[in-house]
Amino acid sequence: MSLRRRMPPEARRSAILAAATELMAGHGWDTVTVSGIVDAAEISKGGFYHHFSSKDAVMEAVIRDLAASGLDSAVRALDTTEGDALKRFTAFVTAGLDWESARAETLDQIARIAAQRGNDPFFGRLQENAIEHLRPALVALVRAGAAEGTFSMSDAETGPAVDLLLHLLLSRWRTIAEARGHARAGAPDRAKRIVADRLNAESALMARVLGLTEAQAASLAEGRTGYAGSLSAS
Amino acid sequence: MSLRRRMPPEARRSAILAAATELMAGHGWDTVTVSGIVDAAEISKGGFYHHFSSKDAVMEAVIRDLAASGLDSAVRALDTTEGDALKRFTAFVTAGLDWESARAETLDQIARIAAQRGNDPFFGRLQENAIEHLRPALVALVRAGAAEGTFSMSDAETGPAVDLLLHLLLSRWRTIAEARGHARAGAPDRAKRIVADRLNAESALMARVLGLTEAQAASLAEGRTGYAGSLSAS
DNA sequence: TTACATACCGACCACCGGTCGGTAATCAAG
DNA sequence: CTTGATTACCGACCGGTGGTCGGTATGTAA
Repeated sequence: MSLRRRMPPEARRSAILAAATELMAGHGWDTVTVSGIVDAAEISKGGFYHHFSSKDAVMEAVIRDLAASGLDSAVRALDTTEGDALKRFTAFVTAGLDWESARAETLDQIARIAAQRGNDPFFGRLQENAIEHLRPALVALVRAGAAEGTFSMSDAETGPAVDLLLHLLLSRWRTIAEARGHARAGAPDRAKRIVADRLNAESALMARVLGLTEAQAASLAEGRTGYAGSLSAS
Repeated sequence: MSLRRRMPPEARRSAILAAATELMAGHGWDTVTVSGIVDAAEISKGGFYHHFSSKDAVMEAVIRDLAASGLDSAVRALDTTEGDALKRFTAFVTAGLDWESARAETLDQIARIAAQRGNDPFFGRLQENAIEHLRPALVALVRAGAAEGTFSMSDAETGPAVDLLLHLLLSRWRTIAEARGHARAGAPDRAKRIVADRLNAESALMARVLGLTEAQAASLAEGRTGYAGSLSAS
C-alpha cells in the first residue's frame, strides 16, 4: 500500500493544484473534498497537508495560478505605456484581451469553475483579488485623465465609475462562456457575433462612463479590433 | 432536559430565521452551524429539520425574508407608474431608495452579513435573486425607452448596460455600510456627505449609461433628493 | 556510513449536516 | 371526558468532513 514516490516539491504542488482545478470545474467548492483532491493527485492526506496548510489555501493558490499573470500584464501595460490617459487605458484593456486570447484554455477553466453552483467563494475571491490589483491603478489613471481633460469626471464619481469599468471587464467571462457553448454546439458564427457584440457594447459603455467624445470613443473601439475571441473547443 | 414548548409553526419558523440571521451577521456562512442555530433558537435539531429541509433552505429563507419586499416594491413602482421611460425608471430607483430608508435596520443587517468573510454564498444568492427579479423588467424598460427615443441605446448594448445599472444599485450597500461606520464613530457629517456623494455619482453614471441629455439627467437626479440616508445607529 | 532535513504516510479526532424512531402537545369527533 | 389522529418536537445516532500527528521512507552532504 505504500508506494511512496518522492517528487520535487514544486512538481507535487502543481500536481495537487491541477487536480484541485479539474475537480472544481466539475463540482462546487463545498462538494470538492480534500479526500477527493488527495485521490486525484495520488498523494496521502498527510502529504497534502505538508504542501498546503488548509483546504482554503488550495483555492487561494488556484486563483493565483489562474489569474496572476493576466492581472500583472494588464497593470504593466498601464504602467509602461506612454501617452495620454485614453491611450494608457486602451493599452490596459488591450493587454487584458491579448492575455485572454493567448491563454484561452485558462479563461475556459475560469469560466467552467465560475459556472458551477456553489463556487461563489472561489469567484468572490477571484474578483476580490482582481479588484485589489486593478482598482488603485485604474483610479489613479482616471483621476489623471480627468485632470488633464481627457476624461470628463468629477472626483466623487471616480470611485463608482471605476467599479463600473471593473464590473464590465470582470463579467466578460459570462459572455465568453456562452459563446463557447454555441461554438461547441456547432454555431461558430453565432458565437463570434455574440463576442463581437459584447466587445462593442463594452467599448461603447466604457466610453459613456468615462465621458468620452465621439472621436475618443472611436479611438478606444479601434484599439480592440482584431480580437478573434479565440473560440477554441476544449 | 425536555422542556418541550410548542409554538405556532410560523412563530417558530421566524424565531429560527431570526437566530440564523443574527449568527450570520457575526460569522461566515460556513462557520454558522446548524447546532449553533439550534442552540440560539432554543430548539432541538429534530425540531429544526421539521421546519427547514436543510441548512441551505434557511439561508434561502433569510434572503427572501430580507429582500423580497424591497424587490417587490421596486418592480411594482416600475409597473404601475405612468409616463415615459425616464419617469418610470426614476420611480423605480426612488422606490428602492424609499424602501431602504423605511427599512434601515433590514439594510443594516444585509450590510453586516455581506461584510462577513465567507458569506459569499449568501451574497451571491441574494444578488442572483435580485437580478432574477429586476433584470427582465429593466431590460424591457430600457428597450422601450430606446424605442420611444427617451434613452440612447442600441439593442446589443441593452443587456450589458442593464447589468451595469444593477451593479450600481446592488453595490450601494458598501457605501451605506461605510457611512454607517462613520456615523457610529461620531462623524455624522462625514457619513452624510459620503451618502450624498454616492447618490449623486449614481445619478450621473446612470444618466451616462442610459445616454441621457443634461436636462434628462437633472430630472433623474431631482427625483431622488431628500433621501436622508437614514443613518440610524444600531 | 552517518546524520540530518524533509517529503510523505495513514490512523485518528472533533465536529459537521442530516436521519429517524419515538414522545408529547393539540384538537376534532363521539 | 375520552379517543384517535395529527403534528411539533426531541436527541441519540450516522457517514463523512477538514485537519492532526507520531512515525517512516527518501534524498543529500560530510
